[in-house]
Amino acid sequence: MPRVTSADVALESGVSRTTVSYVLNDKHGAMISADTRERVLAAAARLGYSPSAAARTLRSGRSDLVLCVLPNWTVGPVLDTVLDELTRELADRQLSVLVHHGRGPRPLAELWRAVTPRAVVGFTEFGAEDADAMRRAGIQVLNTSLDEDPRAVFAVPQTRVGQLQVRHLADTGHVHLGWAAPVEPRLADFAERRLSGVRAECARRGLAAPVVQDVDLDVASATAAVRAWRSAGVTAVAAYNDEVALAVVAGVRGCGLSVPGDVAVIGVDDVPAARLSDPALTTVAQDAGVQARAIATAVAAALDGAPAPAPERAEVLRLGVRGSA
Amino acid sequence: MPRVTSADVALESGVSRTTVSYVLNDKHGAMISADTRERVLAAAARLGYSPSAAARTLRSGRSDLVLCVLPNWTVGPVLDTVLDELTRELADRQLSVLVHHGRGPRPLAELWRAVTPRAVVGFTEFGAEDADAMRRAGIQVLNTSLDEDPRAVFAVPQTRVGQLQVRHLADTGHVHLGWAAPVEPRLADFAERRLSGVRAECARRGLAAPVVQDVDLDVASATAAVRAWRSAGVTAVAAYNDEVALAVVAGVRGCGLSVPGDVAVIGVDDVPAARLSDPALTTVAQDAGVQARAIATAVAAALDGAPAPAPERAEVLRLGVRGSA
DNA sequence: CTGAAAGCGCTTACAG
DNA sequence: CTGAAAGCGCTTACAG
Repeated sequence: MPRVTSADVALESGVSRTTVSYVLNDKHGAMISADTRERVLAAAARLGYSPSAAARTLRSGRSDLVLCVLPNWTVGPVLDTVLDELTRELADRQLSVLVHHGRGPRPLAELWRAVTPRAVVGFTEFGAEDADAMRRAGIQVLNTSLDEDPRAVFAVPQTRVGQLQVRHLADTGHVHLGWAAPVEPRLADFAERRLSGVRAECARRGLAAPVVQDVDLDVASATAAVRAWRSAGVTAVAAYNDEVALAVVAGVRGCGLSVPGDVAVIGVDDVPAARLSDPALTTVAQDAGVQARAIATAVAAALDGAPAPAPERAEVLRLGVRGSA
Repeated sequence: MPRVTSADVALESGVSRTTVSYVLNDKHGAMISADTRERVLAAAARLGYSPSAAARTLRSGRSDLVLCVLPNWTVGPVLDTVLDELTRELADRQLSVLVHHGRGPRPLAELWRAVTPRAVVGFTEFGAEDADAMRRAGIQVLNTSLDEDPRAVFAVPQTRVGQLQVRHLADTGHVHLGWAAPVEPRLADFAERRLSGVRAECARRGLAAPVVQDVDLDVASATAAVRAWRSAGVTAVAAYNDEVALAVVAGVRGCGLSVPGDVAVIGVDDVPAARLSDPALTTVAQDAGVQARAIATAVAAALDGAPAPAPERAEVLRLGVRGSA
């Protein structure tokens, strides 16, 4: 079945394509007779006409799309919420958000060329050549960064996450700290930042360097790690995130010990399960709403040609003290 | 800065736009002299040329995009994995997957018109008019459904999820069952199916109808629900999903009772936290990999004009028996 | 108030 | 082996 074009609508309603375009885009509204307008609208509906965005984009040189490029690992609840919020925020500005999962085998270039977005928001680092090529094509390129980076429009200070964990643990009297690393290699970038924050804060406070153990998401792995920490004199563990923290809690139990008496545990993210574990997990929460609004504001500013307002970066993080530490 | 076009490349390398197109698309490869080819490639690189997909799509009438439309609530780990896998699977066929979160305020029509995808995969029901309009525009429309639906390319049998939960609970001797409903209204569609499966299986086995309680993701709410179940004589609870199940476990603890001795609990999804809770959660796992491959196959088949092969639908579900029931 | 015409950037028969 | 030309569907000055 052939595509219905504006020419078909023009023919059907007995006017020119110009008039069809004017009516359908509400342009020069008053200058089209009500009668003509009716006729065009009716014809369009009858024919089931829908304009080709490819043609429209080609003509006008811009689309209404914002492309979010995600890292190649599973999103997780925080980023998930950020994307939902962002979609809502940008919809107010007539912009549609599209998300690409993982950079996969296909080069990023093919993707942004294929959608010609107004802006690309990177939740993962992409190459300088990619960024340059996009800018050359008139696309706004925004970066969300893992940490304080002057070029980033928004940064969750990952080192600060680690710092906050240590602060709480130290304030509650612990001096021998452990750090629970995730096994998934794709998390390495994040893990590194958080760990370096933990290290730095330990050093600043004159504590011993944290004892790092890999912790897989099962009881056996966690139990082994806890045994190792115990024999190193560790009394409190900061975990990469809540899931890992939950594993550590299970490991402590697996050793016949208890949280926080024998080993205190602190996570990151404040996932729903954190509230529900026994004991409830003390954790560093990230405010997804604040992140989403900051990014939305930055995107809007970039599109308006205005400089991005620097958001208060620290505000995103909040320590939630519960039973585990 | 003006866009670099193929005409610029042609000028720079002293050939026609035709030749540029042939070289860049590896068309008629052998028929272009190696020398010319070099020159064009060099010029393109020097100028930083990247073809306009809008023009290309307009010309050829097709893009390489597959659009996935998600429901307007947070994705969750299973769908998340499905999307990652799908992206990988379809990349092999030169297709890029784009995801739209939530249907939001902007009409779906604007979105698919703006990207002119080859196929749209709906993980949420969309209106018949939308579907028709897309088909008219030559887009393959695929539906993932909540349950057995002959028009859907893939269905996770949600009623079967409930059935499996009841089967296990009944087999382990329980006759008075409870069902833990999620509070989030946007989950209603899913919840309804799962509950109806639970109801049906209870009826089939001659058990009393399940006692339904709303359970929010906090201890207080869950504790109240558990109290209500206890006074109704319930000894086992099937939960909407693992998160709700974890809440129920916390609620049982909140009542000073124990799992599974006083109340058995079974969830759905097999999230990582399920393995780590105390006791570990018995749950109905959904195999995201199987789902992703089935959908990828269906998309590929639709694009080839072949009828979608009906996947074995039951295979996706697997009962994982652990400590909680 | 409405129409004829140009042009966005690309690809692909069709000629050489 | 390479080029001139048409056309994908749309919008928008520019004429009437």
